[in-house]
Amino acid sequence: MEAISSLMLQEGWRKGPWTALEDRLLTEYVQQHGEGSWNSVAKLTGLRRSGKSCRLRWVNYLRPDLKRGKITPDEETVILQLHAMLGNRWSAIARCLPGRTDNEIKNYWRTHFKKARPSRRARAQLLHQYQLQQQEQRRQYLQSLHLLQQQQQLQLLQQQNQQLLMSQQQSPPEPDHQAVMATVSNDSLQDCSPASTAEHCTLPDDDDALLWDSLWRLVDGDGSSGGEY
DNA sequence: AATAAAGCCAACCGCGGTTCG
DNA sequence: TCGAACCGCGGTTGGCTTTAT
Repeated sequence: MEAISSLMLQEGWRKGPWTALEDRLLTEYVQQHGEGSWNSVAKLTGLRRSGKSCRLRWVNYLRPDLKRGKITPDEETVILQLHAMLGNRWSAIARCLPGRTDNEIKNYWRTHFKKARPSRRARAQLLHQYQLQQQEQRRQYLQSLHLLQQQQQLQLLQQQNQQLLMSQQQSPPEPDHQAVMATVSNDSLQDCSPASTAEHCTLPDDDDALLWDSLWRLVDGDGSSGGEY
């Protein structure tokens, strides 16, 4: 029974901008009962708003200790410093700025300091640029790996040839020079060609967040990206 | 003057932590 | 101990206002 009436209430919740009457009802409720028990606001005042909505309205708009007006340069400095230390912990930042809400600070940060998301076209260009750079880095890495392997195999061959010569001086020669050469198979090198490996190294399309995070670091060139998107 | 783009902010949503019966 | 209710937080959205073309 309780569940049913609760469900009916939920279906009747009002959403969207608050009216002056709703503000007044909520303010009166808080004056009488104090903050908290937000879910009982609807029951006691007849306000058709969820507890969550009531709390948000009170905290962000109706609270008497709220400071109205623009963020001052001093406050901006505090926001910047605290954000550098705390990251996106808006409520923690807001506690250090009396009269300002987490929502207000969050909005201020996003409009003033957050990197603007580039257009679709610009993003595509950046992505292409990023992929080309990744490909080139892999190519250079594999090339150096290839050279290293060749040097090692050359050394091995030289050692084996020396051993062979020494043993030939001591005993009759055996026809396994070719067998030694065969141990140096090109197969072991084939997979290292840049063209073939580039395919295996392509980035997963769905790992967008990670990709963009890397991309911003690349574009910024400082690695200090917040990676917020 | 019209309209598209950007700025701004209030409000909503989803999730995780805490409290309580 | 467990599950439901409550609360708070950060991220996102929608719509109004302002600015640029």
